[in-house]
Parts: sequence; C-alpha cells; structure tokens
Amino acid sequence: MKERYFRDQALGANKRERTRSALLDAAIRVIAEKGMEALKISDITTAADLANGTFYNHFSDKNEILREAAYGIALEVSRLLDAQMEEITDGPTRVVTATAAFIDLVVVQPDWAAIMIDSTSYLPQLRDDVFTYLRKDIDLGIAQCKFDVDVTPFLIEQIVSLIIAAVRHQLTNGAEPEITRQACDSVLRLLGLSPAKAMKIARTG
Amino acid sequence: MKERYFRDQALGANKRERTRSALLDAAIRVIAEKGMEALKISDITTAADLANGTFYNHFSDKNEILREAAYGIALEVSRLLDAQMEEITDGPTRVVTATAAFIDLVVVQPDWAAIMIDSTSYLPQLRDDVFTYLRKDIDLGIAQCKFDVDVTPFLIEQIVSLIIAAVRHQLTNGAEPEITRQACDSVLRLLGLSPAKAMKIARTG
Amino acid sequence: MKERYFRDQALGANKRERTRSALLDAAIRVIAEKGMEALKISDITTAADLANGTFYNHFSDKNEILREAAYGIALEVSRLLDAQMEEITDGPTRVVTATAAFIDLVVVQPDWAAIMIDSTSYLPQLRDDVFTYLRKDIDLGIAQCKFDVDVTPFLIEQIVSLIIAAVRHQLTNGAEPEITRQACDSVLRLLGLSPAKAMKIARTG
Amino acid sequence: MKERYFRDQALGANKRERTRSALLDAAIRVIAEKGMEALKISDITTAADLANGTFYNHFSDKNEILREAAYGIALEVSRLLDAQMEEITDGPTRVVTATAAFIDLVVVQPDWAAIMIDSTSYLPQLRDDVFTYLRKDIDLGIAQCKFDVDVTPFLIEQIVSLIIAAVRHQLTNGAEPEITRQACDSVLRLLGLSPAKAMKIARTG
DNA sequence: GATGAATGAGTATTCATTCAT
DNA sequence: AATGAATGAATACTCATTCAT
Repeated sequence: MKERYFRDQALGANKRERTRSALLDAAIRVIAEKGMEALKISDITTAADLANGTFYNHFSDKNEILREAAYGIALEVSRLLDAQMEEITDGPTRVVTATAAFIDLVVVQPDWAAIMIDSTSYLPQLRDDVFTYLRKDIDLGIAQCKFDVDVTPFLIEQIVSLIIAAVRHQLTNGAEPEITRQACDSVLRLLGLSPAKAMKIARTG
Repeated sequence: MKERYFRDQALGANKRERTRSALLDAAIRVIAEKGMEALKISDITTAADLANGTFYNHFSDKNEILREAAYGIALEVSRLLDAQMEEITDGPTRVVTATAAFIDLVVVQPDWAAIMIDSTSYLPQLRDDVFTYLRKDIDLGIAQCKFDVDVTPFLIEQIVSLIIAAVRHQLTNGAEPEITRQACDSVLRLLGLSPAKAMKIARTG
Repeated sequence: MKERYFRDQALGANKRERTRSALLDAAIRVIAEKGMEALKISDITTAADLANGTFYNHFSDKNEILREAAYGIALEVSRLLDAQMEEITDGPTRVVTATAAFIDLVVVQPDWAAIMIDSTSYLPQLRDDVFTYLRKDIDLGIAQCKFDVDVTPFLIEQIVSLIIAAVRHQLTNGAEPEITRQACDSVLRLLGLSPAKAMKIARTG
Repeated sequence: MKERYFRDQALGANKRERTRSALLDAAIRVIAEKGMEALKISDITTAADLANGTFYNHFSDKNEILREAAYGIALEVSRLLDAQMEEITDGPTRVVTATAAFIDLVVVQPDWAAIMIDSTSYLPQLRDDVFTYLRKDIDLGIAQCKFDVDVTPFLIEQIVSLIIAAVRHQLTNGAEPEITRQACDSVLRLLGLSPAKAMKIARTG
C-alpha cells in the first residue's frame, strides 16, 4: 500500500509543493481513519507533522483539500486503469476489466477506497467525473451490439452503486477475488447479458 | 406526504408521549433537510417549537433519537409492506412487490427516504434489520426453483444498494415509476433471471 | 443511626408537615453523600420519593432547606447535650462532657456529622449559634477559677476547629474513643490547664 | 501583596509560558474571591483578559489548573519558609517559627491564603504535602526531649486545623500579630508544653 | 397540595480560522 | 513559508424554577 502518493509526485518540486503534498497525503490517511465528516484540520496537520496554521497557507478550507485529495486520487486511479486497458478493444471486456481493476486497486489501497466511497456522498460531482470512462466503454459495447440496454444516467448509477458495494464489502470483510468477480457479473447482467454469458466474461475478462 | 407520523401515533396519549413524538417528527424533518451527521439538538427542538432543554427530558443524546426515529420509520415501512404482500405466494413476485413498494413508499415520503438512506451508513445494524424480510422472499423463490443463485451476504448487499440507488435517484430527479421498474428488473437479474423474464415480472409483478 | 429525624418529629402532624419533613430528611441524607455544594434539588426530591415540583411548595430555594436542615439538627444535638449535662456544675467537666458528647453524637450519626461539618464553611452563622453553649461553660469555668485564659472569639474558633477535626478524623478513619479523648485533652490545654490536669479531666470527665 | 506570582516566574519565558502563568494568577485571584467550588472557566479567562478558548490551550480542565495553582503556591510558601529557618536547630523554635511564618505569609497574601484554605478540603493530598515539614520539626523536638507527646496523624491534623483557624480569623478580621502568637501558643500546648513555657517560646521564638 | 413536563439561562468544551513572530 | 498561540462562535448539556393539570 502506497502511503505517500502526493509526496511522491512532488519529490523534485519546491518546498511549497512538498508541504502541500504532505497535507494531501495526511488528509487521505485521516479520512481513511475517521471519514470525511469527522475530519478535523488539526488531524491533518498533526498527521503531516506540521503546525496547524500551515494548512491555511495551502488550502482555504476543509472542502478544498477534500476535493483536491479526492480528485488527485481519482486521477491516479484513472491513469492506472487506462494503462491496463490500452490494448483492449472489446466493449464487455473493457467494462469488466475496468470494473475489476478499479475494485481491486482501491481494495489494496484502503486509504483510497475510503476517500472514493466517502466522495460518492460528500462530493457527488466527483463520482460522475470518475465514472465517465465507464460510460464510454458501455457505449462502445452497445456500438458493438454486445449490450442490449438503454444507457440512462440511472443505469450508470446502478452500476456505480454495485462497484461501491463490492469495495465496501471487501473493506469490511477482507479482500476476496470472488466478490470482485461477482460484482463484474452483476454489472454485465445489468447491461443485458444473460447470466451464462455474464458469468463467462466476468471470469475470463 | 405525512409530516407527523409519530404524533399521529400518540394522539390520544399523555403529554409526555406527545412531546416525545413531536421531537421524533421534528428530528425526521431536520434529517431530511440536513442529514444525520449535521443534525443539531437545537435544530430538533426549534423544529418542534420546544425549548432546547426539553430534548433531554426525553432522550439522552443525539444517537438515541436518531436510532428511535430510524427504527420507528423502519417499523412502519415494514408494516405497510407486509399489508400489501399478505396474499402473494410467488417468490419473484414477492421480491418485486416488496422492492417496488419500498421504493415508492419512501419516495413519496422524502423525509422517510432521507432517514432510511442515512441509516444505511450511520446505523448499519438498521439496514440489516430492515432488509431481513427481503432475504426471506429470496429464499422462498429459491425453494420454488425460480431463482438460480447462491444467496450470500454480498448478494443482499448488492440488491440493497440497487434499491437505495433507485430511491436516491428519484429523490434527486423526482418520482418516476420507470426508475422503480428498472430497479426491480435489475434485482431480478441479479437473482439469476434472464433479461427477458426479469423485465416481464418487473413490469407485471 | 437515625435516618428519619424530621419525620419522627412530624409523625402526628398533617400531610404538609410530613412532606416537609420528608424533604428535610432527604436533604440530610443527600448532603451526607455529596456535600452541600454538590447538592441538587432533584437529588432531594428523588431521595424523598416526591416529584421535583413539590420542593417549591415547601422551600423557596436550596439555601432555605440547607439552613433549616442544619438548624434542625443543631437544635436536636443541643437538646441531647443539655439532657446529659443537666446536673453537672463543674466548668471543666461541663466543657469536657459537652465536647465529648457532641463528637460522639455526630460520629454515630454520620449524616448529622456531614451537615455540621459542611455548615461550618457554608453557613458560618450556624457554627456560632451551635457553639454558644460552649462559651457559657467556659465562662463558668473561669468564674470557678478553673481556667486561666482570656476568652476571645479566636479561642472559641480554635476549640471549634479542634472539635471539627476530631469529627472529621473519625468520619474518615472510623469511630475511635481515644480520638475524642485527645480532642478533649487538647481543648482543656487551650483553656490553660497543664498537660497533666488536662489529661486527668479528659479521661474522667 | 503580590498579585502576579506566576507571571513573575515567567517574565523571561516565551508567550506560551506567559499566558499559562497569567491563567494561573487569574485563577488564584478568582479563587480568593469566590472559592474553588464556585470557580468558572470563564471567570479565569475574563480575569486574565483572554478568550475563553485559550484556557484549553493550557489546561485540560478546572481541576488541572486548581491543582497546579495550589501546588505552585505551596511550593513557593515552602521555599520562603525554608529560607527563614535554615539556621534554626531547636525543635520548638522551628515549630513556632514555621507556624508563625506560614500564617503571616499567607495572611499578607490573601489570595494565597484562600487557595491554601480551600485546598485543605478540595485537594486533601496537598495538605499532607504542605505540612510534611511540620512533622519533621516535631520529630526533631521529640528527639531533643522538648516535646512530651505521642505524634499521631490526628495530632498533626489538630495542629493544622489550628493554623488554618488562625489564617481564617485574620482573613476575616484583619491581620493581628496577637492571633498568630496565640496560635503558636496553642500548638506548643498540644505538643505537651506547659502553658507558661508555651507562652514564653511563642512570644520569643 | 402534589405532580412532572417544559423552560431557558448558564456553563463547559471544541475547533476552524487569524495573525504576530 | 512555517509556526503555534489566541480567538470566539457554535454547540451540547445541566438544573433551578415555573406552572398547567
């Protein structure tokens, strides 16, 4: 598990950037422990081993750092997913790969999982941004006549909620590949595949 | 929409019970506005038009009233669902009826919807209690060989998350019967029905 | 130990008097437990098994019941001491008898001891009233040329503080006749007796 | 009268220490006015001309500042007494000097007197700590065969209560050297000296 | 006269935010 | 830029007191 994502980004940068990154990393660790609602500024600065006043040299309030931390993580997750999917052209396989990769990625980074989950209720906008890519792969599958379904916002919301459920379950009960597989299976069923086909792709894709 | 559920229960009762009910009703209205986390005692007493000290004559702290309010609503919802389902014996039909009735019920009572949704994260135990009935109907469907699926805790969690998604969507975008129907359709697919069968039952059940 | 002093006084009286006495007795018991400062009205009414509002039918505030309770006990203590000393005419013997009797009396009634001790700081007037009799016996001893001392207010205060110290010590460490005897000895020394004479009278008086 | 004991200790120190000392001094002044029981945090911060929240940057609760203030004063009193008694080797003279010096010292510093008096009931441990030195000087006098008495805890308690009575009397009625002298006289009598000897040493020691 | 629910002023405590160093 | 002490608004909770029943 990577504890210092933002700091690593800022290694060569100037002091201002490094302090800022330390605060972002600290915020993520604290959110993972206490959740976004219970977050205190002093928790962040204590975790970053900085004076509390330093926070305000970099962020204007709690929401700002929350948003930045969440978007920073989301961006990195997207980048990692893209890397894994560059060569995949089949719609359903892309959906399954993205779903499984997303789930497994955040499950092994519980700090990231926590901020992703909290974001879905605390920063609803983020959820839409993060899952934009999903929509594209679904559209691709439809263009390939692999999905027989009407793509509505609610369909996306359902799929997202299944993905979140899988993350949350593994966060609570421990990582378990079978859960990720079932989540993929469920997603494919919602996209119109028969149970048999869904299971096949969920297992191999 | 019923704004005074607990008060109606206490209409004939003594003053103590009536005040207590007024506080519970007020708590629910405030939760619907601000959510459970942001709830302040003074919000509740202001909404109930009582002095702040009165709160402590009836509840020892915030969690106590939250729990009571949530369980009170959950109990009433269960009661109403039971009434609608007394005569239904077919497993899949029961599942669809319960799902649709639950969603539609809380969607027309946004205050109830808010507390049910918040409860899933703030009082996780409640969620399990509320959705116990769902598990029974699923088991019934399996006994009737209508569902081809392994009933795991995660399956229930997925179904619950789909139901919550449908409620949340309609709370945000307005009541829309088609959303409820799609949610039922999705639930049946997760329970192993083919898309065709699922759609048929979701529409008629 | 007598738990219901005031009630016993009011046994034949009307209901008003009996309720009033119940409150006084309850106040004394609660003071013995928590002290005068920490006393709550609701503690008293709860201990008396009455509704809190009832308190105000009988007393206008906390100080009133405290004063009445303290004076009631003080009066009874005085009455009991008088009874024991009716026939004693020797000044020093009267002083020793009164001192020893007072200490032993409240030590076996810890509730009374508590209110007497607290009164010395909380109701300073009471202390003067309670120990008026002491002054008379000292004056008697002086008239009999048994005490070689100038009787000042400070002398009385010193004697009172020795008596309180003896009570407090036995309240903390358990009743112990030797402590009472030493207190008497000390009192006589302050009144000008030689150690040898003081000890003799303290032991026999 | 020194109104700023702790501040004087912290004159050269950093801001944190100076604010802390200001709070301690303020606490002592407020205790002198209202007593320990009635002390409110806001009284302290108002007296120190600081915001109420500042209190919690330095102390975690009321008891903490009370304890620190009382021990701080006690320490200083002990230091001053020690300085006066360095060269005295005669037991009775040491006892009289310490008693008189203690009384006179706190009588001219009524704020200190108040906290010492309140401490005897509110922080009983402190009393024992403060009067440890007394016990040593008494033991010395016994070793020198100047005192004919059995040194028990109750004897110490009696002596302490006489000292407190002298302080309290002068606090109420104004400083009066004769009171201090009488207190010394009484203490020596309790330690077994004859009235004549006691008076002689009390006046010269 | 007793009841006990309601009241609301009073107090402790937390924590985001400011600002002098 | 970092520091960390000070700030004070916000909030929970207590309890003496009132008053309708």
